[in-house]
Amino acid sequence: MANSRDRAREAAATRGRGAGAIDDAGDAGQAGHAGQAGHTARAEARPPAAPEPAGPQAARGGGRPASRRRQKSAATREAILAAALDEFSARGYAAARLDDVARRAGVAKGTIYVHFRDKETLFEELVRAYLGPVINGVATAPGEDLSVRAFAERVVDTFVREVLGTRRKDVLRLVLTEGQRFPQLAHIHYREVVNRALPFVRESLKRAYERGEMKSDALVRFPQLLVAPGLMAVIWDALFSRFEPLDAAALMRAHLDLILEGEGAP
Amino acid sequence: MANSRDRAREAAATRGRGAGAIDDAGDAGQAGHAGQAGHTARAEARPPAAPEPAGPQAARGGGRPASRRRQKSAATREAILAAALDEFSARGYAAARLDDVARRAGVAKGTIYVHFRDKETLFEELVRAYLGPVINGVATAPGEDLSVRAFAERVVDTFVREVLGTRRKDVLRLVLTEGQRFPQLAHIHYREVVNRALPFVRESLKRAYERGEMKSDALVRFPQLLVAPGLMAVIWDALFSRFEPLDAAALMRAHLDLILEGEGAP
DNA sequence: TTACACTGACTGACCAGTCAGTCACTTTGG
DNA sequence: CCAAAGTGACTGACTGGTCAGTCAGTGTAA
Repeated sequence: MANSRDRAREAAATRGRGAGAIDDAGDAGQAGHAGQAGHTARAEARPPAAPEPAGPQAARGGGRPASRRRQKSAATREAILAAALDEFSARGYAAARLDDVARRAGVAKGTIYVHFRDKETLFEELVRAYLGPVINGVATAPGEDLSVRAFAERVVDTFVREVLGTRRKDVLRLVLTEGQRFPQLAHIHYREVVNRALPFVRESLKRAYERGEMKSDALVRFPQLLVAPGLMAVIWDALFSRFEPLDAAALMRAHLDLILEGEGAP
Repeated sequence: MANSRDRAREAAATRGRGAGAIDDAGDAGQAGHAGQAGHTARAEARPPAAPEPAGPQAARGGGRPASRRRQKSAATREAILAAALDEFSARGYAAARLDDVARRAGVAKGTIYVHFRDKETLFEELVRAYLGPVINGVATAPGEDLSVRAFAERVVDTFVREVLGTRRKDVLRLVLTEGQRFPQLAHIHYREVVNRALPFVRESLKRAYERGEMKSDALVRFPQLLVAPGLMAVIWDALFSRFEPLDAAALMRAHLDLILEGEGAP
């Protein structure tokens, strides 16, 4: 948002908040490649890594019949989200044009508004769709009372595999770079990701600290320190990889090395 | 840049590159509060922390006479840069309006174009003006063969004091969040900041490592790890300080604590 | 007088969002 | 089983507000 065209609508848009977003009518299942070519281009079936944007409340209201029409509609929604990720990542939110998103998704511009209230909602739904699944994974992780080393390795490995190794890193980067201008988005991300992951990490490390496994309580006070290099890597990649590529996985291993020097063995 | 209005000009703009930017005609001395109120508002004399945007090649061509007119012109340039920092920080590059920058600086919009070729150049000059000085400080730092602890503390303290403690943190944040869309800017920042600071840190730490002061060579291979939490703090502040303020200085101290556990004493 | 910083109304491109219309599919009821 | 009626996803030309950049004109220091 933030050009005044958007500002103008903001008051109106605010009314629609509070309860979940208006337009996740679709249950947005497994993408499924259901749609055959319509009468336009249609989404070039992006080959690598299906988005798996399983909506937060899938199958709401008791699961509608999933007719061919509904399947195709869900596929269209997926295509738009994937295209939006491409465009937003490449140009940034403000400079991305919905005309381009539509073209890339193989639909007409109006179709975007069938599935999403406006540009900002599209952005929010994009973040939810891609980052939602991981979140549920994080808080559910068992990992009761592993050694510091084992625990830290697990957290870092998960981060490397599930975020840095997928398109989610692009979504994360969008959150980091655009979040300031979308208080709504920053709030969601804080509530759903940060405020679930950090306390979890903090508690686990606290127990380890009390078991005497660590000399410093730094990680207990600032669990952020565990992933900080990961966030830096996401940004480095966008800014400097042309000049000096950064092996994020190696970076994270070195980081673990550094902060676990001598602490509890695997 | 990056909406097609800008893209359209891009080809033309490219011609102007290569040699230093066209419009740093001013030597942009010490800001000096020279300008008294003109016939409009005039820059509300922002009180805290004068920008000190001493241009890279100050006094080019042998120092022009610094008449009253030139002083006022330089002050106007400063005011525009300061206003641009405010607006870009608050709204992001794309959504910031030059009308607002002009109003905040107390000048007419046209005046901006007297001092800067276009919006993008204004942004680049802004970064140069604020981040340039530190850079020269970094590479000149003596610090030959301190202990790891002393050295790391010095680097981190400098970062906390000179960046996190000033408006430069806002400029740094702009680089981190907008850099991807400004290859030019990312390149400058890599060349002038990253590629000067990192090798310096790396070399110093390498010597310390060879002296046997550190168990792990992680910091030698990835000197980025030293400041990664600082970058995270800059972003955290913009996104989450409302929900959970982060004491960046304490974070950095904890970080040092963590990575220097037991290594060479001060 | 000259030169130059500065002014601000104006232009043209641009793009989010709209809406009347189309058409493929689904449902109904014969 | 098959039309006819109904539904809603989809289309794309169009509108209106926005804003970067321009330029003829003004005032003042040199």
